[in-house]
Amino acid sequence: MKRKVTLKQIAKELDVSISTVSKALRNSKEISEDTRQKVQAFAKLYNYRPNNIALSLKNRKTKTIGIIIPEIVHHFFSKVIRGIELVANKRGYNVIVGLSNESFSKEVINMEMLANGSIDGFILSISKETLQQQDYHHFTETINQGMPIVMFDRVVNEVNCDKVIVDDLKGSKKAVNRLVEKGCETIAIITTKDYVSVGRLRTQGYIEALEENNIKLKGSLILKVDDALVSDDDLEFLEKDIVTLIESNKNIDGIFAVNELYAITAMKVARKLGLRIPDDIQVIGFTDGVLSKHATPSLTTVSQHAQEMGEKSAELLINNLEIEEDEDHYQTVVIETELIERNSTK
Amino acid sequence: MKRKVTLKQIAKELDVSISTVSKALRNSKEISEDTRQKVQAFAKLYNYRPNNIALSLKNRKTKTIGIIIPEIVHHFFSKVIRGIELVANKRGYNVIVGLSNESFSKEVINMEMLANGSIDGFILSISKETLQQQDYHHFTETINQGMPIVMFDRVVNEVNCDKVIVDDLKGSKKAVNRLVEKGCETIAIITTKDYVSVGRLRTQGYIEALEENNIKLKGSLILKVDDALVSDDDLEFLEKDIVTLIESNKNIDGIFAVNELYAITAMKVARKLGLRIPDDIQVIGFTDGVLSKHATPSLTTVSQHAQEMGEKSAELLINNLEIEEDEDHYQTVVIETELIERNSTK
DNA sequence: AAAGGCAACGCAAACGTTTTCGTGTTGACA
DNA sequence: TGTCAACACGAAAACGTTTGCGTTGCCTTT
Repeated sequence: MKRKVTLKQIAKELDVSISTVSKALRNSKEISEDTRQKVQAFAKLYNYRPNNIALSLKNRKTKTIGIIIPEIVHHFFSKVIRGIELVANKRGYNVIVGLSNESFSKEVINMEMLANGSIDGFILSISKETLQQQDYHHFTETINQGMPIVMFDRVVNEVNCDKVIVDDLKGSKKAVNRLVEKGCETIAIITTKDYVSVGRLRTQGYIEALEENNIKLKGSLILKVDDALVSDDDLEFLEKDIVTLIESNKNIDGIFAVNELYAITAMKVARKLGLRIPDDIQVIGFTDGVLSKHATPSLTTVSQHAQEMGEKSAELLINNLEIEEDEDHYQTVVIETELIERNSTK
Repeated sequence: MKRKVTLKQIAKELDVSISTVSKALRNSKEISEDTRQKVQAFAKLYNYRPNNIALSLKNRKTKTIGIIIPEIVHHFFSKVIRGIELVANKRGYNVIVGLSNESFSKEVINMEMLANGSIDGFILSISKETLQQQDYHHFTETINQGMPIVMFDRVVNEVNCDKVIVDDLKGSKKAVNRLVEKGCETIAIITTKDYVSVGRLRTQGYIEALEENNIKLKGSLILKVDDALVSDDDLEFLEKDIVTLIESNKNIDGIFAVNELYAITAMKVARKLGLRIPDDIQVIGFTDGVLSKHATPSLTTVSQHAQEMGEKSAELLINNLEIEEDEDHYQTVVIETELIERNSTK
């Protein structure tokens, strides 16, 4: 087992000083052609690579980005990570990920773990618990210490930083409008409680779209799911709620769901109730997932371009890191949504 | 903006030496009660946190695990990451992820980027291209330099290290046996080319299960998909192949697919050809994904316990890192599969 | 009063780099 | 022969820690 070789060892072996070795390897013209060649040959032979940690300490930057997300087993988030990793790697950065698991304390702990020198900046999406508690001190403190943050998707006005969001309002208006175009007259929405900003915005888009189409809003058509009760493994409550929704509004002919799982579940429930899709009820979801693509019928959906969000977030952060003259002039980038039509609409 | 405070600054402020500060903070009994309190109070006030990079350099360990996987937008891999992150965090480690994107060179580059001091050890799953080229020098060299590796799922005999695998052979035998029990007599398999070890093993399990049930093996029932041609977005080739498979073997009444996507696609194609599931054809897949759970009909599947694989991998690696006396005695942990019955079988 | 002991603290090395600033040697030139 | 520049290299500081050991000053002991 040959351990990693250091400058010191090379220096000792070649009987020169450490600084000579360092300079020789970096092609400094202070060093004679002779010794340079000798050092480089030796370094190559022993496969010398500078120690990243030492470099980080010296340069006071790690070339590493910290990602904090609520959940990784999730298509949207993993696609965002892919996007981040793509441009990060291209620009010489690594990514280190922490999962908050939708918990406030885990979010705080994870950030503290990374904020002490391990990374140069954060890209994150806020956990639900944090959104509920509205406690954002860990974000502001981090920023105050000079560590930049880029928030994506789940953002919050109280924190002043770069943000990358989806145009949730416009996206859901697009979806509802399409349902109207396709002939729907009684359109329900399955959404989340309002503290999740994206849920609130999508609901608002639904409402505005109805108004613009002169369709009267009806409270019983709005199903706000308590997602504390709904996990990937336990859809019972969700299904019951949807059954109630459909049965108490027999004339529903369109459903807009703020995420993939709700949409798929709605289709499943509808079918169980003897309704055909898209003939009796048309359904549109909101998200990027695989479920939509491979469901039967495949689901018409509002794509969020998750990977692009990741890419953009990484670009924002790295630009911020590498260009000094920013003077906390933060921007919010809006990623346009795209309506992908499949077979759950006519 | 108040930058992070260092020992040196505290020392200067309190007019003591750096070492006194350090010792005071670590409750050394060399330091008087008085100064200790003073220092600790000051440190608390300024929210002092030791710099991780400096600690890493000093201790020659980073408390960070490097993960290299072929793809992150994939339920299996993201679940493994979740498992890794869970135990890593519990034991005070961070995880840094690199994506090989199934490419040999990206795998090598990513590993080199991390191997120079950034991490203490690797947990990885080999890219397809690497498996094809059978070039494993980057693994062996890394291990030779004293950096431990744990491989999971896609492993290789040529490299001597800890491994965590699924019992692919047994798992697929379970699946095929179940199909036989449920009355299937003509069972097809949809699998991958043999260089993917898990594909090969699952195919072998299929073959052995048929033998044990005295069912004659028929070459035309084995569909080896060239997954270079199949992406999540382009299932055309796959569908055509499956159409051919079913049409040239009209009596097929059971299909075993080595992954979720193949299984779902098989169901879709079968339905298009007018076959009912599970009445005419029963289908079992292999994997952990969401597709199986939410498909219609939901898919009976061999669960790999991906998260458990991640947890086990992390435990192996960290144990290896923290217990010195290992003496390259590597182990291979086999995670048992579990057959989850849903509605694609009778 | 001298010796010893202990409490409380500082020095310096070490981890592996990069880089600034010497310093010694050579050769050229007046 | 003396001066000076160019050349080639080394010493040391710095990044932020931890820690073994040396160094004070004071108190106890005989």
